Amino acid sequence: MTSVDRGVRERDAAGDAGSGAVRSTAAGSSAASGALAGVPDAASGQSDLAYARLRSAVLGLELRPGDRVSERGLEALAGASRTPVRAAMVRLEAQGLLRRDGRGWIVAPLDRDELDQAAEFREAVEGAAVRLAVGRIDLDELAALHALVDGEPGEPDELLGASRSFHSRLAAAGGNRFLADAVAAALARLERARWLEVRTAESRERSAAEHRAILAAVQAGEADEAERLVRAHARAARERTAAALAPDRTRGLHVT
Amino acid sequence: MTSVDRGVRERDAAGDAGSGAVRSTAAGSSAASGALAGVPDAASGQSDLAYARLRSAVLGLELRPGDRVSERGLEALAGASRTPVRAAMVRLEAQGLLRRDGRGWIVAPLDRDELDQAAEFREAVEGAAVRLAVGRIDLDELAALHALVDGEPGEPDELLGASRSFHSRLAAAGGNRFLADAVAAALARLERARWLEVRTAESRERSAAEHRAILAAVQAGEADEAERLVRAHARAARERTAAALAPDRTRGLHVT
DNA sequence: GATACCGTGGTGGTATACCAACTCGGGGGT
DNA sequence: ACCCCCGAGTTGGTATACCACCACGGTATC
Repeated sequence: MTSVDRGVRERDAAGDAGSGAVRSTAAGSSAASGALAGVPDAASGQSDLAYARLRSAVLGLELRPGDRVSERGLEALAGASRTPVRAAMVRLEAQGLLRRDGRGWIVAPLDRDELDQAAEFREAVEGAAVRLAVGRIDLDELAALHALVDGEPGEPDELLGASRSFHSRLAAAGGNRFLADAVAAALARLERARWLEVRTAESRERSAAEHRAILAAVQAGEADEAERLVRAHARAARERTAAALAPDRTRGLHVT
Repeated sequence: MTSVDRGVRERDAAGDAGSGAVRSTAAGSSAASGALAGVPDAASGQSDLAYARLRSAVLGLELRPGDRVSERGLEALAGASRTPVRAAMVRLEAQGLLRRDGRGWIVAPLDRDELDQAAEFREAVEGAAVRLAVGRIDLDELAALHALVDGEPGEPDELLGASRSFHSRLAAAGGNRFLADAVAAALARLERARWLEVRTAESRERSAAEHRAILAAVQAGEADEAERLVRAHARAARERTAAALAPDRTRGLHVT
């Protein structure tokens, strides 16, 4: 089961020594976090730092689905000691990115059935959110979304980020933060599987075209059409991703 | 503000003494906790016990919305020391029942706008979940739901529990655990406000009638009708609750 | 050679010690 | 009379010590 011990990265200030030490507390995410937009955030204390690093490691497949992880083994990766690491793990567990396995922890496995359910969930909540966004969205936000969909780049990871931003911001424009959070949570659940997707220029263009169509419908104030397009997009994205989860294309990743 | 210090209950084994000591691990709660009966209990470790007790205290308005709470002050109420209390608080924060206030903690305030959004969210996810339940639900579950709606009792707290069970189980019958969890989460968010609702026999009967109508539509396989009824029920429930949040009826509770 | 046993190392669970930052109130200054 | 300042107490944040439990591996026994 490839027990992950990852002594890889070392603690930032290894010496650090006794408890008190310097420890800057910091003002909080500050500039950096705002700039990163969709990304988890930089965060302030050791606890948020650990959370951000671990979340990033899980979503980026650096910690592979199904891997066993231990609190002490993650101290190095998280750059913090057990207490904040543990707090971060509890938060990640609530998001479904980590899971308890008996008394221990594992990185949440990729499970086809669960991914299907997450996609179904996404369809429902994003459809509802976008329906609300129609008529509520303001011109500034419309312009920002246009910039996102028109300028979608070619790099796979940039595409992932841009796509995530588009969907998150569009959902947030609905004005209901529960729906917006649910959309973000669903996207996070689906994100790891998308890394496996072979992103051909064709599928990239298809996705971008769907984004543009959705935005056009929102701008035109056509609620029914916008919701229909969003739901169709969610289903299409799931199908594209599902193909990448075919047994021979999982790149050595364990998929249930 | 009414800073909650609650020295009220004392830790189970006050003396306890040094670290090692006896401390039976396992059973945790042991005799003493079991004796407390009514208390949430049930859980295994100190951490789950603390979580259950604190969650119950928040949902039951024992800890009032807006109250400032401290980790050390909650040790007594939770029956555990800071570490498990803290873990429980992190979980409750993820559920929106606790909130950070500067460096400290407060019980999530009741906010009309937020309750409206939660109700809107509930409408979307429960509608979707029930739509899925139509055709998927099996006879045993149908029978169980019938037992719940037909026998709904008069006691306000029992009614609350029965209603919660009905909606949760119906949503779960849809087979999508994300939707089911979302419904449960939304209900939890709305639950505290329902305590303020003056539950007249009339509104009680109206709610029960709506439940029966929903179940009938589900049983009849009418997906559109079932979803429509569920959404209408969610809106109606929100309106009934909202009336109870009128400034003169909040029973001294702080509502934003 | 197979099997039962026991020690050892590692796991999460918990309690606690210590720290920096904050709050708030009293005392001394103007 | 007012205001400022400073100190005691409290808060969350963090690191760490210790526990019981468990999985694993070597060894001794049959």
